[in-house]
Amino acid sequence: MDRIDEVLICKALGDANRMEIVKMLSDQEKCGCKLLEKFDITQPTLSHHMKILVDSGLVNDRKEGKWHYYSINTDIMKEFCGFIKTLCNETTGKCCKGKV
Amino acid sequence: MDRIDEVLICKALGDANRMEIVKMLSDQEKCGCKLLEKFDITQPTLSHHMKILVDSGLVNDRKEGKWHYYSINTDIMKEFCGFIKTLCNETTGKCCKGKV
DNA sequence: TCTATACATAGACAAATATCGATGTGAGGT
DNA sequence: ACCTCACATCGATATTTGTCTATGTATAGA
Repeated sequence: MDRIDEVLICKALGDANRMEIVKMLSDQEKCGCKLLEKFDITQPTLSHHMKILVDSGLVNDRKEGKWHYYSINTDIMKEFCGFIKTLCNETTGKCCKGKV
Repeated sequence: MDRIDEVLICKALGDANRMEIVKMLSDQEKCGCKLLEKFDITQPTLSHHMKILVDSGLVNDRKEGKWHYYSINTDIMKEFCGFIKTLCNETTGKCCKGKV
């Protein structure tokens, strides 16, 4: 079953521009050209970053006419969130204030 | 206030060896030489990885005699966990099954 | 059919990174 | 004092990565 690749996801989030993109998408779905406006990078560079984000599974790519609409893949993000939670299990406390 | 650097943390976790180290530490505190046994890398390489993990804030370094005991910094990991949760907020559902 | 827009691909390049061997340091033990 | 063990530091190097320019592709509108 297609489990998430945690390392790939962390690599995807391990770049300041891509992190910012994900933060923007967590607010709302956005098209590529709209994202491009917010960054001081060229279109091919954005395209490169979006490919990495989509390949990691974190981001969905929905095509509509000329535009590509990007959004957070919530299921994957939830799985990743759950994984991070498992990393802070210790005897003196639990992540998420006791609720696992 | 010393907020976490999410990108730095993701970079730290964006390497297969370091991810494995963190998984091992999430189980229990371990010393460097014990960690070294489990990987096919040299001691300087492990030292390099541990520095990155400690610098990110995710891992504590406790010195005792000749040994360095590494462990998860649970507060930082919890903060990071909370941050990831904010990334999967969307209208049709919340991360952590509705409990934030 | 021509043009403009949105995005992808190819190739190049500089910077960052993961790794190594060699060596330094500090703490115990004999 | 010497040796050993655990770990850090210092270059060196090969690979990965972020970025660019140039160009290709697909869609929509005139």
